[in-house]
Amino acid sequence: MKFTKQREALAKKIFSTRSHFSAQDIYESLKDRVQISRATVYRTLNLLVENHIIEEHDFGRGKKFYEFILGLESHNHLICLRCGKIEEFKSDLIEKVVDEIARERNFKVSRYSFNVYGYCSECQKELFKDEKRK
Amino acid sequence: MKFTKQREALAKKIFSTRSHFSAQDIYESLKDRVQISRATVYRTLNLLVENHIIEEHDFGRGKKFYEFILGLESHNHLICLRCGKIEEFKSDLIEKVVDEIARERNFKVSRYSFNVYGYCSECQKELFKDEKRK
DNA sequence: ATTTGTGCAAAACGTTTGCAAGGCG
DNA sequence: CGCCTTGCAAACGTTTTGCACAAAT
Repeated sequence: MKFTKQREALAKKIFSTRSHFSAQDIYESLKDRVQISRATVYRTLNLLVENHIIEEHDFGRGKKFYEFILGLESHNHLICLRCGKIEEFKSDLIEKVVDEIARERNFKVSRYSFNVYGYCSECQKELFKDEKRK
Repeated sequence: MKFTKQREALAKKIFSTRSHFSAQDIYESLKDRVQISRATVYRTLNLLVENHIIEEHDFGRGKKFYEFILGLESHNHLICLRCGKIEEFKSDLIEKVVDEIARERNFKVSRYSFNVYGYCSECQKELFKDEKRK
């Protein structure tokens, strides 16, 4: 495993980003500072996913989102359908549900995703305003 | 909203299919019996999703899966990473977790998806065999 | 007659890949 | 030096779209 400038730049970026990002986000934010191609971004992200350094999510928006997870607690997501904001939340109950269903069905769990889609508090206000305007 | 042979065929197919299917699955199963194009399949599936007759899922396999939901209870999914089988399960606890987090965060929930990825009981056996072969 | 839906082909989109060239160990 | 990584461009698979034609109301 070689340590290239591309990998260095990508790693720095990812370690310093707390939020969720797409391959394109990473490419955009690096391309002016380092010589890097989309192909390298995709390849490196896949490597990081395989090594459980980042996690891949599908929020139903036609592209993958990634999130740094190394050493962090697992959590679930609230996705706003209007502004796209992603909030996180934890729930011990969810873990229990997963364990229980795994036992019941004799299913060996690798991972799970729990995504709640709807409208964040700010966007609810905006939607209400829109409603009045009509 | 017009009632065409294409829509009739597609509706019949969907009403009689209990499992999860992709746009391609539908197209394949209809194309020899009715004159229909991929474009129409996609357009019609999107219409049905908008009208809450079917539900769209992303199981992280690079394409969308659909499922008939009209009048059916909502449920969650176990997805086998080896054979692709999709099992369903219900959980009242999940509903409670969703309600609770929605209240806490003042989030207006439209829908949620809870997917558990791993290996079904049959595939666990196969994996065990593979292991011994090595 | 007036919509609305359809088929076709092309385009869009995110992602992967083959290959030759470059750079790390 | 050898092998791994890179960039480029092409290929990929799925889904969307523009447009002219067809069909339902």
